[in-house]
Amino acid sequence: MNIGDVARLSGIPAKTIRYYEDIGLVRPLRSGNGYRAFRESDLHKLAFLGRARALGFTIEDCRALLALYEDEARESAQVKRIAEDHLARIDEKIAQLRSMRETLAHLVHACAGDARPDCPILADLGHEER
Amino acid sequence: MNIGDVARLSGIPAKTIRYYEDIGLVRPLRSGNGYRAFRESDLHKLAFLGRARALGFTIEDCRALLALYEDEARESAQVKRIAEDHLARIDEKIAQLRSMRETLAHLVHACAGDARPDCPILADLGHEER
DNA sequence: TCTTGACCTTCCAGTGACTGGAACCAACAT
DNA sequence: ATGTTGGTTCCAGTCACTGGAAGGTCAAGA
Repeated sequence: MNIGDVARLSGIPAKTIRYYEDIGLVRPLRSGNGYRAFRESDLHKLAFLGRARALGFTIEDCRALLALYEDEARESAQVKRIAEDHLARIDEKIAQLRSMRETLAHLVHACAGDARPDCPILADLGHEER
Repeated sequence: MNIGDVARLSGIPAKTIRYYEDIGLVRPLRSGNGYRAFRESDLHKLAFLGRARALGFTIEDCRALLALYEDEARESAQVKRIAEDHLARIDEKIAQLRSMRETLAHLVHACAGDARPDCPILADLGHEER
């Protein structure tokens, strides 16, 4: 399979697949013409990567997960720890965004949004006592 | 005021303040010795930027907000639109993170996290029908 | 046979918003 | 005189791609 085929099948852009090869996440063979020659196993790996990335795992997490995936002697505890850490990071981010969202929503609600210059959003950012 | 003073007062790292000057967000004067000389107004701007960044506005949003802040003839509608767009982006991100969180939480919950190799997290990523 | 177009290759640069570090100059206390 | 702390510039790295240039390969049609 050429890169275009795996790109279509895995949903990962060809450019990204080349990048994944660059950083050693996949190691496709090469045909005589210099084209990358992907095996089924490469496609499978890329699909794995696509799903892991969709869950927000970092590339380094993906590398670790892929290694565990291929390690018969893994302990599920290793996998779980990676996932739990990631879950914690996600929760942190959500909390942060929610706090931003709340403040921002209040400000937006308080702003008339008309042709006059008075604006509680700017007043807050400028920290003038309203 | 030297950069260290404004850094302390605004809570923004000196490195970041230099970066903000680089991209034209602040324009401090210069003393004879080559040191940046910050006025009260520069400090005020930096504090504004710090709060806007804390709300997650992009640097370009900050630039626009700062310009509006200093524009007597602004219309609050201009400010509100920027804030509303940003709010929408935040909501999108939260939704995305929540969806990740949900999937991930299920997988983590299903994983024994012991010494055995069987792992529903990897099974899901590998897309084997469990 | 020639050409067109789709596909592939490598390499370089840019994204956003900083951050780290090297190498050096200035100010001040001891 | 020396040491510490602060300032300066400039270059490179982060993360995970993404865009684009310049060129090689292949199959189909005129």
